Amino acid sequence: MKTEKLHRLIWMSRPLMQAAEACVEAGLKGTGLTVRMRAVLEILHRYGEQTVPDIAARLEIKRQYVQIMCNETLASGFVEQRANPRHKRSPILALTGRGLDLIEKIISRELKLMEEVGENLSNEDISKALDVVLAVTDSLKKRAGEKI
Amino acid sequence: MKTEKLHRLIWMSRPLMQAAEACVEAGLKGTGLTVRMRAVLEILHRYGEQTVPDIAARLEIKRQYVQIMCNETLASGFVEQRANPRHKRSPILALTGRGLDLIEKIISRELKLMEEVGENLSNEDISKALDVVLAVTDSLKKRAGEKI
DNA sequence: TCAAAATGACAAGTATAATGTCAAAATGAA
DNA sequence: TTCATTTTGACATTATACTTGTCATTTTGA
Repeated sequence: MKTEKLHRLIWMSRPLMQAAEACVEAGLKGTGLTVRMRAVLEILHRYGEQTVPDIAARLEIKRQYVQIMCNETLASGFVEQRANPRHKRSPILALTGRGLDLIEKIISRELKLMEEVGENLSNEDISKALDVVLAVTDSLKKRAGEKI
Repeated sequence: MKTEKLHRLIWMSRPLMQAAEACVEAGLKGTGLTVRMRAVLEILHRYGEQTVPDIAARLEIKRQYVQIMCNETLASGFVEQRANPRHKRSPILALTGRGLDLIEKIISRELKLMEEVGENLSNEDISKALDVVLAVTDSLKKRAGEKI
């Protein structure tokens, strides 16, 4: 029974993710941003200006794809290149004024959504759920790594 | 703070899903099955023999793609077609003996993994976590639907 | 100094779908 | 029974979100 619930919890990750992504996508309508452009803006907002390989490391996806995401984002004008004193070939990406305004608006809208979603849930329950999910993810990661 | 934890919980869905899928994939090595073929076998095992459109409805993905999945699975010999008295054009798919053996072996292996992963977690915690995740998913689904 | 690593750019491939269309078959209402 | 509608399999196209591989340049670090 414990096992069965754990199984259900784990496989709820897909519908949960899909629902969350649908919400993000819905919140992007009219902004001119795509989901992946938003991801770039969010990283720059949360962790500060940085290079493409830095962003790739944060997102844990290959730099070649992040390069594409970042090039698109650059083209949008919400992000700009700045000279990188540490590496001539790898400019630093930074939010422009418009980019900062936009991502802050988007994030605050998303946080408001979080508040609404959490309305009927206690802090304690959310906290416990997060702990469980973290532990399960960690455990699965280890076991997948072993087997492959 | 509650909001922030909820945010983290929601976005753990991606790494959780990826870790779970990696485990499933690792467990399929040497069986000749792909992840999507396994999905077909699992549905047939859990809900019994049924047609392609039925499977598509269960998986909540378009029948055209499920058709491809099923055709692959048919080619593998783990599933076979049976005449459908209710619809001449739409045969019923059923597990073959080999298919049944294989999916049962895979499921039992995966359940054992569930037990290991749940070792250090209480029934109650898992139960609560599942409730929270179900509630959050439901809430997000509603809100995404409204906005789009 | 020089081999190794990092980076941007580009090409190709893979997995997981959605969408559109067609023809044959099945269904259901008049 | 008929006939419009729906269902189904098959096939084609497109999209998204990646990975992998390669190349030339640049940077680094021993």
